[in-house]
Amino acid sequence: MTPSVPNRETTDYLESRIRAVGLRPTRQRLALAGLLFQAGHRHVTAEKLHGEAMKRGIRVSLATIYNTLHQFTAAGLLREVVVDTDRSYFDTNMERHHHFFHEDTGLLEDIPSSELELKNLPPLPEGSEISSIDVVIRLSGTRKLPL
Amino acid sequence: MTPSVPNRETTDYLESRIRAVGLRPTRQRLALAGLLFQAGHRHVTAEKLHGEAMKRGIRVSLATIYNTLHQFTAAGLLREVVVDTDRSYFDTNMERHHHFFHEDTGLLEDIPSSELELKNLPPLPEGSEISSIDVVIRLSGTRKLPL
DNA sequence: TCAATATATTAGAATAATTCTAAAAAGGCT
DNA sequence: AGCCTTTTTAGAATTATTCTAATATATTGA
Repeated sequence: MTPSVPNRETTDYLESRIRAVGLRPTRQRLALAGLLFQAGHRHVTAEKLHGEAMKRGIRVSLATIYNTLHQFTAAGLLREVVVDTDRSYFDTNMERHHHFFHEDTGLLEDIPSSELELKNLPPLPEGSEISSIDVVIRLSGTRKLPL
Repeated sequence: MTPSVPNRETTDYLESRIRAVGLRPTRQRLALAGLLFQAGHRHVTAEKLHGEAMKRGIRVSLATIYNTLHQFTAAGLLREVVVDTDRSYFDTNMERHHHFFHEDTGLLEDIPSSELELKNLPPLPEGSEISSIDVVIRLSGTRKLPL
């Protein structure tokens, strides 16, 4: 049946996810959701996502990339990870987890939550509550083989 | 003797710290070191430090603030803490420790290292080594009294 | 102490990521 | 279809930071 319609199911899935958070499934948002959510967990910057979209012939302005990343974040589809003062990173993995950050390449990588635990959390300052706990293990490259 | 020379000892201390890392103890660097290192541990942004300097009548350009913060960081007198994409924070506490970040006020606060521990660090990706481990507990304000 | 040399400071221009603006386009409802 | 709302967008604006190249200050050695 309708053998020439590609990825119907997938598109429906993206559309419903977008609708579910109260946003209109526009061409741009569907395309970006495709890039973000169809290939496992990802870490993107605005510029990189824009580049990818261009490469695939999706016409989206950079302003829309920023709008969409922020709307998705506000909607709980993405989370922002602060690791670099120059660039914002967005993570599609919403489970509780932490990150490796390769300082030389700018690559950001998930650490599965199970592997790392925090012990002995200190008492919080009066009148505040935890919004999130972010652990970043910064890595520097090392030559592969000893000199 | 020389009763009217104020803080001789302190100034000497700052001067020797600056010299010790191979920098010339200029008027600006001495003044900034004074603000940074004479009142316990601090967290500053370039803009805030510049504001403080102005308030005390120290004439320093913002460019010099940036130069100095980076030189002090490279020299191991300061450490940069990445908690905000919009602003760089510098911490005068060089011991191993982590941070509370008050998202509403932008206040950054040390967590003494002893209180918080990390268990079960994951294996590192091949060919990398740890440059630092940064833990940030982000806090949101709460009304002081329950409604 | 003073000149010669190296290093610092600075104003202002330049840069780069991000946000804003307001006008045109697309989505959704009846 | 037609109307109203939400989106997209180009380009201007903003903001933190860096760069530039000209001037000033620190250091060294005679």
